[in-house]
Amino acid sequence: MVGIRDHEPVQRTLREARDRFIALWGQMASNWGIPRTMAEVHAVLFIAGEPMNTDDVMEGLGISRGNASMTLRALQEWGIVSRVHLRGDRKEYFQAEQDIWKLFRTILRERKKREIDPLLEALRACRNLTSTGSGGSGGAGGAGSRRIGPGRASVEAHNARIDSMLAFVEMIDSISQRLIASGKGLQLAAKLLAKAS
Amino acid sequence: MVGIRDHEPVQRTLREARDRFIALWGQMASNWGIPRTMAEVHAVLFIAGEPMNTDDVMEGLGISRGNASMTLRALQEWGIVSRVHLRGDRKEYFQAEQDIWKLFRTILRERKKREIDPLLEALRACRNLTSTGSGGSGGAGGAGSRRIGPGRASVEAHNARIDSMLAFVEMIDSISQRLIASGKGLQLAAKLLAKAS
DNA sequence: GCCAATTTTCAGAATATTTTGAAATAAAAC
DNA sequence: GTTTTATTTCAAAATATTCTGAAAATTGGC
Repeated sequence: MVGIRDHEPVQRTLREARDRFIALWGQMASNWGIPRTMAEVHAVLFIAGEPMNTDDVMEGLGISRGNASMTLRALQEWGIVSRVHLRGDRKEYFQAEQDIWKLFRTILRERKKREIDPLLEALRACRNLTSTGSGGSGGAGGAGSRRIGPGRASVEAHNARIDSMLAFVEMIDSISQRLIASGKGLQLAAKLLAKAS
Repeated sequence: MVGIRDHEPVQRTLREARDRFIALWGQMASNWGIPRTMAEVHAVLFIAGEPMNTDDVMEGLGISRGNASMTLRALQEWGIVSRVHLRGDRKEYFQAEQDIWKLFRTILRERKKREIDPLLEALRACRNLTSTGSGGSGGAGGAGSRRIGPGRASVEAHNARIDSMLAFVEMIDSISQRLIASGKGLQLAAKLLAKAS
């Protein structure tokens, strides 16, 4: 876009740096359960800094049109890439959020919604199967079950384990909520953690 | 182990709760880039609460001996499962860490070592390719490069993007370090975040 | 309405990951 | 040492995931 000649050493180095960044980002994402190509498309858009169309993305990464289309849609659903219309061009353009902190919060919000919330619900349901101490159903009925079976102790040990897991996930959930809400939540957290030896 | 008869309703419910927990844990792990079976084996050991041998794990999950062996080794390498020898038994037994916070810190330490640290190093190397402002190589040599090419502005915009990414990863790294070090770091963080509106 | 440009969809192909099982190795018993 | 039991290894098979490409659908211009 900006420069035509790419024998300029600066341009070649820039291209090399971009490619390295894209590869890095894709690698890291796939470590964390995000499809490599999805992260690479995001990286291309992020590092370009300006809107790109589907063909730019396709040739930038050497992927098919179908793949580019599906991946761009997924990125939009995640809320980290947005559509732009450029005047006088019929194609659609896409641009990535440039503010890393905003990006982080968006991803966190999405993962909480898709993963943490359902997990919490399921864990609570699981806990209710063997209710003791807290609320829940369990079996037949009223106060004091039929007989204290041989497994009574093991049920209580089991419940203690599930409860500690629940407490852990609830804490993660609560921290996520705060980070999602507060603009500079992470920086704040780091500062606070630093003070508290 | 504890109870022989499993027509006891309590025992059936307990089994059901265990199975649900195992499935949940496996599902969640695979969302976060950890092989499902690895998490399931960990879950079996965690929820059992007592040491189990390879055959117990195999039949508990319906996996092959080879798979159980490899997965148990991987869990040991992660440091979240340990080997025990039981008196009068020739088989090896395995047990999972029961303290969730300890478990969390162990996993965090390992992921930092395997993923964050290499990422940081690579990002810094990438940044050095296009050095401006900070240190680094770049090209030929002395002060003031040959000519200010057409891409000068785009290089600086690129550097700004990489720098913000670097700052972000450095913050994640620093927070991880603190959480790994401090016993109750997460609870602390949550409390602090709660106070700071 | 039509036409051309662009985007989406999805069955099948390509790729990557995980699992098996049996042979090889190791460890304990004697 | 031999025998028996337990564990590890790894090539091949099974499974799961991701990608392609061309047909179908959509969109914008007129």
